[in-house]
Amino acid sequence: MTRTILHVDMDAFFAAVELRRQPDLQGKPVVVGGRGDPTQRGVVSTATYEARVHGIHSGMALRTAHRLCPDAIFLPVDFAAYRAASAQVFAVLDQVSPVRQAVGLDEAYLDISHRSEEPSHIGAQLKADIFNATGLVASVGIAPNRLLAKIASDLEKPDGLTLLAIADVPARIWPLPVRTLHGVGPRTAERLALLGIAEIGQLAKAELSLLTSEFSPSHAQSLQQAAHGEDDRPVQTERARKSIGRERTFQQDCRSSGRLAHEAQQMLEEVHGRLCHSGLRARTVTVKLRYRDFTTHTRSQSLSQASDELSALGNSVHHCLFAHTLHRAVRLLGVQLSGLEYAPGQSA
DNA sequence: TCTGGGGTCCTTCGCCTC
DNA sequence: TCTGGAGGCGAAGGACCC
Repeated sequence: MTRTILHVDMDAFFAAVELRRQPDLQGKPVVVGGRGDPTQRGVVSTATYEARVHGIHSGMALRTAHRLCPDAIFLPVDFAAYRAASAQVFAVLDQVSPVRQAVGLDEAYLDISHRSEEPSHIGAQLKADIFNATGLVASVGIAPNRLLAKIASDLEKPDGLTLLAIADVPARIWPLPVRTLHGVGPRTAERLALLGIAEIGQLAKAELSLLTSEFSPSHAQSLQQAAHGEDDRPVQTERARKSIGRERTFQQDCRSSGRLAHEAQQMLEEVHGRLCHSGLRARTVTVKLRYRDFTTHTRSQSLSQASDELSALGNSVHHCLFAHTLHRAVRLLGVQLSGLEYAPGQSA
């Protein structure tokens, strides 16, 4: 049976929320990221379109963004404000369909197969409702599956409303770079380029044997299915949390094992608080270190059974931390709990 | 010189057991 | 008793996403 999936993607969401409360910044290059200080370590979370014309994009170091556009206004990330705005948006989405899957704070998939109205009408009405309720602008993509809906919402950003059918794939999707496909990142794109594949159409038409010379058979097949616009993943309304963690990049690299141990314990206590608040226990503890040269190493230890006892988890954190090489300069420390299960008497 | 923090999922490898 | 393969599982790393 044919499905109709709608993907909503808020335009420059963090920056848009900032502009909503500081309207005088409208039309100016605004960069949201880190502590809002381009002399400190941190990356761009979102930039307004006025900043993007200078080449600024998310993931870029704040210092680099500052160099590209010294006049840009840098603001710190304020998750509490974005969560509140996100709740307003999702309240509107819930009026459209109960089958909704959130992706972060600013994106969601809706299965609207059950709705009888024209999908384009539903999309246009949703955009208007979001704007009326929040003052924020969304782009919407509508397609027979999540993969194409996601691509569609991106095609005419900002303020887009795009419908895609499977029949449109050769004309509208195949000329696009492979990076457009959800799941194809820089590394995979680089490996495809080695095979002479830069566009989605080339990927779609490639011999499977060529792809399996570089990728595992399952990966090769999934890449080619994506290139043909095929995707049968359902819109998942509920997903169990798999891990809880906290990590921090030091402003100055740390060489003190004593300080690392202290920071790790503090991180564990914070993560432990969230674990208990969720009524969960964890079986596996992982400690992550990133060194000055950006190489990242993890050490993990599993308990015989899941626990929510701070002392037991703390012993594992200590064990994992000192299994690392601590004499090198450390730029990032992280503590993660996984193998989560509900404590007795608790449930989803 | 620079490269966050929250995650998920997949692959590879070594160890253990049958 | 030895050997080798299959499969499960934990550990580690990597790719990717927002």
